[in-house]
Amino acid sequence: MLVEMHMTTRQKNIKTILKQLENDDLNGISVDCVIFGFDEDELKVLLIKSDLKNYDDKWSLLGDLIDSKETLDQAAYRILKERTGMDDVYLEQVRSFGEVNRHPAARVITVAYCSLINIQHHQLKKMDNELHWHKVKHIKDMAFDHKKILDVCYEWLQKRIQEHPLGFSLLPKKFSLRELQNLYEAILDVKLDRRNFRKKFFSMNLLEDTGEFESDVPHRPGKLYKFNYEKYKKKERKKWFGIDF
Amino acid sequence: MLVEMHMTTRQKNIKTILKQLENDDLNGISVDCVIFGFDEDELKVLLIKSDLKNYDDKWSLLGDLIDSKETLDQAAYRILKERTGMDDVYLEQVRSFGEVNRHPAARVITVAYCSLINIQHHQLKKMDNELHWHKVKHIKDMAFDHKKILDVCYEWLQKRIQEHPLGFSLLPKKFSLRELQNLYEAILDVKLDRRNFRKKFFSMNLLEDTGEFESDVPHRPGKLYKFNYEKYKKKERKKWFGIDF
DNA sequence: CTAATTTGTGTAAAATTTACACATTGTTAG
DNA sequence: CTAACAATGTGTAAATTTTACACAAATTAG
Repeated sequence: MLVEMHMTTRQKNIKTILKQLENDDLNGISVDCVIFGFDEDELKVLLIKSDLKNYDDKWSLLGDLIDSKETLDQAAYRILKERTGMDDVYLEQVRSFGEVNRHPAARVITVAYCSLINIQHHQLKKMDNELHWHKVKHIKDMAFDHKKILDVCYEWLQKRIQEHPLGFSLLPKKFSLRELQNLYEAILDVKLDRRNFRKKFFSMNLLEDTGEFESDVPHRPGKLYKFNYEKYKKKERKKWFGIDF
Repeated sequence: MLVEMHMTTRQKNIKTILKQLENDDLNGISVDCVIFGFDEDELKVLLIKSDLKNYDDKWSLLGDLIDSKETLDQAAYRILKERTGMDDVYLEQVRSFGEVNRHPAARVITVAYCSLINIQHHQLKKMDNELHWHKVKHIKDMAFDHKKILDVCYEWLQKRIQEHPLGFSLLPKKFSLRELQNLYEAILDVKLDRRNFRKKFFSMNLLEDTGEFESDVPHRPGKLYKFNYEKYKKKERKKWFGIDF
């Protein structure tokens, strides 16, 4: 337990470490980011080509070992910024994965983060032509245990998007209700009634009419809205949701 | 990123480690268990007296550094079994905490687990008279960042208990509906209507009438029920819950 | 036997969710 | 210019779920 650890001297720590080094089973800690985007009415995830031999032709999440001087959140942020160039992104920890042999090179425990970015606003770094957006639905397997991590994060997203206003991070600032509905339908893999969907969102009173309209659509253009985060923050959330399982 | 790590040789790993050792900022990984119990109609948590000087008189969660050969879940289980003597307990990872200075002795990242046990069925190990059950409501501060961890786990529990059948792990196998309602009221800190509460649970069709009754109550005894996990597992869960935030 | 306490039960009103169709706006093709 | 096309925008009735609420029955304590 932690308490025991305090009682130990730094000596003992070093001894332990050296022993672990001999056994080549030192624990490392990494952060892996599941970066979701939404494009062509499909949920996509940003992956990098794994260059580890055993995992030839497989794709990985974007990750890195964490630095001793940064928090988990900071590590996730750093990875995201290094790769996408974006700061000011939605980012949240999902859970940690610690199977003993999940990583072939060493014992590495990883903390998975979920990030949502707007693919349009986003410029992949030119040098990183190993980076690609993949349709989540089509991904079969990945390097390491990354498919498992992706699955967990995707399920997390499906649940989370129904209870918190995350979805907007995947869309342009101004969006039509059709785009919003497509987003929900794609992520949740359901068909929704258009009228009821609108009614629901309007009744929340969190969408702001921009007065603008879609352009370049081959049909009647829809109104563009933006999400009012201020109102959302001020809104008093009801404490009691109700038992249901 | 992980990928870079594969490219590095074991040499480089060792070098990095040794450098970290010099700087005394090696990352350690621990698991901390928030062990909840329910007694006297109150939610309680099992804590241990911290014996680190700086944290005199403060209480800690039960935790330990993880071993190189065990998964996170296994580590949590080990801690729980060592301390409470119970296996076969509800246990779930909540999230990880990685503030740089959260631990005074070293950089330690911890993975928090939430556990629910039935206080009656549970025998604290005799030697551990440093262990005590505390009313969650009354806890003001704790050692390290453990109050923060507790808060996160408590909120997690409040949400989780409404959507999954966890609560039963805190109760005896056979319980009255009054006990169940008290549990929900205590954890969620709300008052619930008795009739509607019953209606709700009966309509789920997951409570089994044992035919037995409470005893030793100074009033009309209530029926005892047990929760049918088999039925729950078989039950098809509705996919769509509905947008609400 | 009486008072006190808690269990067990149903119904009506309110709120929410669901199902569903047609006129409007703008584009494209001829 | 017009007709065909495609998507937007809107309301209402039915079904379901949630809420509010009161009294008789069982048991213990005195």
